[in-house]
Amino acid sequence: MTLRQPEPYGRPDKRRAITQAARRVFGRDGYTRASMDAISAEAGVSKRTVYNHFTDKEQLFLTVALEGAEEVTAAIAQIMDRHLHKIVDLEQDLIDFSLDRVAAVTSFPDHFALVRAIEAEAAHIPPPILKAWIAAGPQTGHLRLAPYLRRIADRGLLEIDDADSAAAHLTLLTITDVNQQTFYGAVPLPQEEIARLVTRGVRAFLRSYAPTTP
Amino acid sequence: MTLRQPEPYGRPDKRRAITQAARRVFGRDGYTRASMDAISAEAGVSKRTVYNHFTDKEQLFLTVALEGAEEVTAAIAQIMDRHLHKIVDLEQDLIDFSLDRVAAVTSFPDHFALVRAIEAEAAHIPPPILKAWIAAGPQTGHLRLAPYLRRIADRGLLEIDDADSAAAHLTLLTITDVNQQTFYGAVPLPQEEIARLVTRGVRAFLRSYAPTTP
DNA sequence: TAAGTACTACACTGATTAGTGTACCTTGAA
DNA sequence: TTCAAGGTACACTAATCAGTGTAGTACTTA
Repeated sequence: MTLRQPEPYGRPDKRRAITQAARRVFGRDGYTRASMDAISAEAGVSKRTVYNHFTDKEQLFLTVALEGAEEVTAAIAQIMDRHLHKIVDLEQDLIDFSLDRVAAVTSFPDHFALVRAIEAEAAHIPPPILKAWIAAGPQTGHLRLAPYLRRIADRGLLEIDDADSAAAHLTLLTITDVNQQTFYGAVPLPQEEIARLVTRGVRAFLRSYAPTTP
Repeated sequence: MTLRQPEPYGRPDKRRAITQAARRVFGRDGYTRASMDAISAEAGVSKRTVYNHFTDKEQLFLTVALEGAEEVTAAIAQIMDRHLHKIVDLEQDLIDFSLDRVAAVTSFPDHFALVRAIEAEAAHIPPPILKAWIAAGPQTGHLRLAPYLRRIADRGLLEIDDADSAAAHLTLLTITDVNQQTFYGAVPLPQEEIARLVTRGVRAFLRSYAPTTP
């Protein structure tokens, strides 16, 4: 099994229609429940065309997962830049950043439904593929956040020993908390409750990483 | 669909064999992949007997999930009592507590594999049932931890405003961090790495909730 | 016009699976 | 001994689904 179909094949619009549909259906139904018939129907494409573009159900799933991860990573990178480039009020900026980051989950519902599916399938996914997925998605999140925190710390607004840990902790205290409670958006949570969780998470983070002003 | 089979039916040893086997098979294969034939075979029981005890695949799954959650909750309660009743060295005690709590995940591999399955199915599980699951499992974890932290704070070893938040944060910074990286134990992580994650999580928690000693 | 590429419609295979029906066996209590 | 509850073995239905094969169509390029 290869990670990606290397040579381009077929009409790009068809390929796109297939991956879009696959994302929706995989997300809605999960890997096993999702049927190739449903995907081809949703894509408005013959089932044969699906199999001409992708050798396998498995390969289609992984392609969609990795491409989606890249899209989301790009979106999150933008959010980081928007909120963490110029810091005005650190607490408020971190809260706004985290709220936007949480909102990204709901604005890519298909992808994050798919993330749930991957986590469920973790034990059935070959380790190298799983590694590729982690590298493309979750990990890059931390890796990109860390330098921002480092820079903020260099300006004396935070006291950070290990920027990677700090990035992980900020993520855990905000996004992960919300994601756990909403099952990645599957269970709705009122916006004010989300804001409450994020705010208390950011405050805890700041208490932990604020510079000791003597 | 009812939450539990109310009236007892059949020989308890058979019922037990079925739920044990179901836990293993659901955990190993996930809900959809797991077949009732496989479960009955694993239980050493006729398939008909399975259907005499449980009306449905779905009902069997939910029964197993809820019963497992209760077992794990009981085990975690013991761990809390062991480590958080008498505090000697707060940091060390919290680290030991968290490591034991992480170890509980690996010592109930079938159940936590099943937890992954539930999280994947979250969108397909009727909300009241999902609520029952959350109440039986994850939530009780926080609810039970909070009073311990409250008591420690009352002794002046922590400065806690909202004990529930503090419990959530401690959990996030330790167990959740490890669980995310290991996919609930599906991907192995060396013990020393686990210890590193937990230690840095506890330290961050303490920096955040340590009393300000003027 | 000829050839090649991509897509479609559709039938089909082979395998798996949830759930049922039934006839028969085992065991313990009355 | 009799009876009834619970278990077993096994055959069976109806449905679903991954993946293939094929004959034909549309569009592009030489």
